[in-house]
Amino acid sequence: MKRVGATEAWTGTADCRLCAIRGSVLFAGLKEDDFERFHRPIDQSVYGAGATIYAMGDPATSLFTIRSGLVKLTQFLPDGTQRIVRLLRSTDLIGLEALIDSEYPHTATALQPTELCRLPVEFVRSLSHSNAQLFNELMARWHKALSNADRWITEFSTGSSRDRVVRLLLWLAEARGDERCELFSREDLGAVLGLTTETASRTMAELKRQGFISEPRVNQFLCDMPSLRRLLDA
Amino acid sequence: MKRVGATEAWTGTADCRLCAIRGSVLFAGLKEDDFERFHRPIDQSVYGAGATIYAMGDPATSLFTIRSGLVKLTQFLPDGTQRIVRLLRSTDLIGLEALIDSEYPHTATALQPTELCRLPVEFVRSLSHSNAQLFNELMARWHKALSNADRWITEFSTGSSRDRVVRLLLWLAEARGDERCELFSREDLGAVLGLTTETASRTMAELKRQGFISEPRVNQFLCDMPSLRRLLDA
DNA sequence: ACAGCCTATTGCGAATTGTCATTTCGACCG
DNA sequence: CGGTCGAAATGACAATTCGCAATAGGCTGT
Repeated sequence: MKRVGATEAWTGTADCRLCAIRGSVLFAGLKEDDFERFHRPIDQSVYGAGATIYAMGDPATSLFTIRSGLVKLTQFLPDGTQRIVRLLRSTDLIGLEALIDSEYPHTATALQPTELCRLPVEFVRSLSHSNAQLFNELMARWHKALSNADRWITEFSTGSSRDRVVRLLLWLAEARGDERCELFSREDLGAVLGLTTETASRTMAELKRQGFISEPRVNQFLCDMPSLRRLLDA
Repeated sequence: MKRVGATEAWTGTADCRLCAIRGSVLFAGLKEDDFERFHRPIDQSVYGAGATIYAMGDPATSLFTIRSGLVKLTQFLPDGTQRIVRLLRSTDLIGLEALIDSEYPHTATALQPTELCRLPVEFVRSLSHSNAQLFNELMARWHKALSNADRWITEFSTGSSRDRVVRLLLWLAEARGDERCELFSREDLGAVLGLTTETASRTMAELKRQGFISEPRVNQFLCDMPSLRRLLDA
């Protein structure tokens, strides 16, 4: 396991009123007045690829908004096998579970250099009681997480290895809005799809040979979206 | 597909104040006063085994509390494959998504004769804005649904067919609190675990032969819990 | 009791995936 | 530039799962 850049660094306190992605984050619905009530500042930090944001079992004290980057949430079974249950990106929220659980149920790891804003759980909890907008936004976040999880089950855990890989490629590319997708290691690919590293590797290599995807830069793939979609019907 | 008893019948209006499972349902936190504000009565109905409660794509108008029985939520892929993404029981809530989506994202089907209370979505929505208890309860429900979904991914969609079947048996028995579990068809078993009907059947038959489970009554299994747990370590 | 129907079980060959070892490739470092 | 390291790709073989077909078993209605 490569640990290059497995670091965390505090990069200052955020001014939410000036946030570049404010329209898309949890606090989107808050008004200027609400921000006045922030007594404690919101910490911002950067995590290098491979850095652990929190580990399963850690006391759940914060939620995090992803400003940029890519984060995986991993869950472990008693026998040691692990499975990536979510991939999260800019404007997504991680650690929602902290609102209910006292410990994080997953391990959160940065897959790319990632900027986060740290939101203390008590802060979000109290604010949600007094602010209907935030309440609705939270509900929407739960809903999104749940429908993603459902998708994980039906799309990434069902069918042949090729189908799973193709569905993931399409999902990644669609989420970006173009034909490209930043990919991660074959090991993580396997952990997302419930396949071994070797099967993940073979499947990717096969798709490359057949011309469905190309790799202009390392770990950046170009997808022939229409052809890939057609693969799923057959 | 057997459709015996695929029926729905209205069985009256509920008086939540006298509800036998009131301590465990969504409205657990409501006070006597709150119930006074119910203008419209809450409908109760019974669904026979195999009956559809709602279908994917239907306008999402209601949430349902399960008073008794067993319900599956199924999701479909464009190519026709389907996967059961949740199993729900007494005191569980189905159709939470109606609070956000305008259409149900799953098909809900009764696996056993099932009694439901129907809660109009507008009713829950407005009540949740004025009642902090209900709000918290809703949040807890989202959380529970999500952690169940995560479990579905790591436990029921990962590993060998035998491991998956064993994990499901243990889960069903633990949820009941004893060593028994009411099971359903092999087809549904496969759809929960992402396996074919045949593989599900073979695995169950094998576990029976090896003495890990017995079937005193049709579709009711007795599990040798300690031995089953040991199987998962090996 | 018998026919009809549906589900569960089982056999068997094919296809897929896992497992382990080896080779290739690319990045980084001295 | 050669050497080193880790990840990706690949080969070879084993194990698992699938897919299809046949059989067995249970329940229903006549």
